[in-house]
Amino acid sequence: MRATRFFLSTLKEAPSEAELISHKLMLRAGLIKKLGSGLYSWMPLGLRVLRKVEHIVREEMNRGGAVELFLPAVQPAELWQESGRWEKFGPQMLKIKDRHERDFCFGPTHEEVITDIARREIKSYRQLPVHFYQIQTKFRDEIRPRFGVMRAREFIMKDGYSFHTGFPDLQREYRNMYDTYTRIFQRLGLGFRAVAADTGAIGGTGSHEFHVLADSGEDAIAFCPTSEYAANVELAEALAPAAPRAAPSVTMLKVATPKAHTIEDVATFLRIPAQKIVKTLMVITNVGQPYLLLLRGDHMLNEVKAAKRLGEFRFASDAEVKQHMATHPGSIGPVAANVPVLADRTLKAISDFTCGANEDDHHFTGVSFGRDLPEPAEYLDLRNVVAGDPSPDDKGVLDICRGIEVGHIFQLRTQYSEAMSCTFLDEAGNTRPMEMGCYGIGVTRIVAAAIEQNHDERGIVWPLPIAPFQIAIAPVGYGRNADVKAAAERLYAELTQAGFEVFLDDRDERPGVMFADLELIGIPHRITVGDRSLKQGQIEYQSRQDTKAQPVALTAALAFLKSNVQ
RNA sequence: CGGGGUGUAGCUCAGCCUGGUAGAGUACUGCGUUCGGGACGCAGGAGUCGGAGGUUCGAAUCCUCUCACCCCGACCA
Repeated sequence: MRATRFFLSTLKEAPSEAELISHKLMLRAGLIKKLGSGLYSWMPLGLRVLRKVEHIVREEMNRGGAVELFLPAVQPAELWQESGRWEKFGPQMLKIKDRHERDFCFGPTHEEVITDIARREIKSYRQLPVHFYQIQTKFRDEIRPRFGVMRAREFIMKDGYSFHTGFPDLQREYRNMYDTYTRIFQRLGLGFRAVAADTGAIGGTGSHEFHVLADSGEDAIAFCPTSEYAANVELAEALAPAAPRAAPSVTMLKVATPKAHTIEDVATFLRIPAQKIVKTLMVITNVGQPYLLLLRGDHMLNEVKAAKRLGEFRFASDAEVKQHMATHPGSIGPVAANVPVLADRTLKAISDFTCGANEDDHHFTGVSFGRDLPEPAEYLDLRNVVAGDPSPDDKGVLDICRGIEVGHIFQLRTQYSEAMSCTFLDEAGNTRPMEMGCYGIGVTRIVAAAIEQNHDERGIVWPLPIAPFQIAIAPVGYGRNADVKAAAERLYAELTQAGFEVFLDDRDERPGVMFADLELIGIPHRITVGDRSLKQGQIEYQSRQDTKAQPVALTAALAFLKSNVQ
């Protein structure tokens, strides 16, 4: 491709809306243009990357035995009403009406449509198993789209759905997809980790997420450096404390803590560590039942874990806290509370703690369960694990890193097939619901994640498998030096002929401009053709990761690139 | 949903407080000089100052409404 025939739209300065480095670089390199909140146009350069990602995903899915199809983006409401998700999916689903006032949605996912196909098309165990997948545009009306295509409303996803006669075969396919995904992310050239995951709103049992590791990732991953254990923090179990509780050693006292309303305030004011404070959160379930949740001061509530016990819940408003506890949220505590109390099980091992006194600007110190207040109704795992916690597999100590979720595989079991009567006849002639698996990859998100993981101060550093071009040729003096032009053209023809994807910068720009652009857009290999080295029969080669160029004989250039570009 | 902020040229922003007829850098066009890390000079094109209404002789600037976008929060005990 020639620069003069292509379309580059690089920017020196990033638009002010971009915060995340990958978002800035995607805008500066001209990969994408924003159309509206969470809506992006893919420019020619970005599209080349996107297509490469799609290609790798497609090849490996096919290799794994899945078959591609293509489903409508717009889906009738009836299917979603049948599965019960028309209401349940909530405001994330973009609902639309046609001219006859009939309800549709722009598909946020495709379980309903694929299950409908399966139940119409598959009648016999002889047709199973089958795994359908597609690469499709989805729309999810995010509360707050951000980070460019990382969390956009419209995005491209590879979604696959498998159908089986029984659970063992679903498990086989699940492992097959685990391996397929591993191959996909390896081929994409990304640093990633597969982690055990919560199944979230889509439902089902077994589930793994695939994360591209990056400090800016939105998800926290708990992993054990000395074992295989890795899980999303949402799921990672905080083990019950091993040590028994020490006997109370001090008596309970009410102390004034003026204006100290956070754990940090109280810890600073009373000069005690946050571990000696118990924080009290008030939540309301969706049936209106209030609960107090107790956590050690330095721990964070894990809402996924809490929801397993409470069902859907929300935090109480200040007014509700006042109504039940007679004080504001910053001073509530479990002593003499008339609301049911659930405690994180870390508190089983704590005595002599500090907590809110249910009186404005006061806390109790020296509090112990069993003496100053009853034991909580239940001790549960309610908190996020933190670095240093024992690994749930008991083979070491957890550490925390951050990741960008780019893939997710689920065992859906029969949740959808039962709701939508997706059945088949087994060998004995019995009607049985199909076992289902579901497998997703965020194709557009992968592009952003790849940049997040591979960039430097000059721009993007594409992994070769997804680079928009493999080799850039930068002729210095293209328009005024016939030898340079001829050599660059010859090289361009030769390398293209050899099967490389070559970008010839024939814009006749000054070298600084060319180098800056080529580095910003991240082409992995660069050849500079200039008068100086050409006189000695040489060109210069520099990889995107090198700090300086090396001379290569013009006659040896093709062979050199053949052995270096891989 | 709550809080904060921003809308002025393709991009980055100044001007607004204190009302007086639209600016800079960059990008773009032309000419010339330059030519191995985002060149320089001269000339030029480009903005309904997000939109509507109001106050005023006069509004980018003040007031009201509205739209869009961005950031933070939704873990506060």
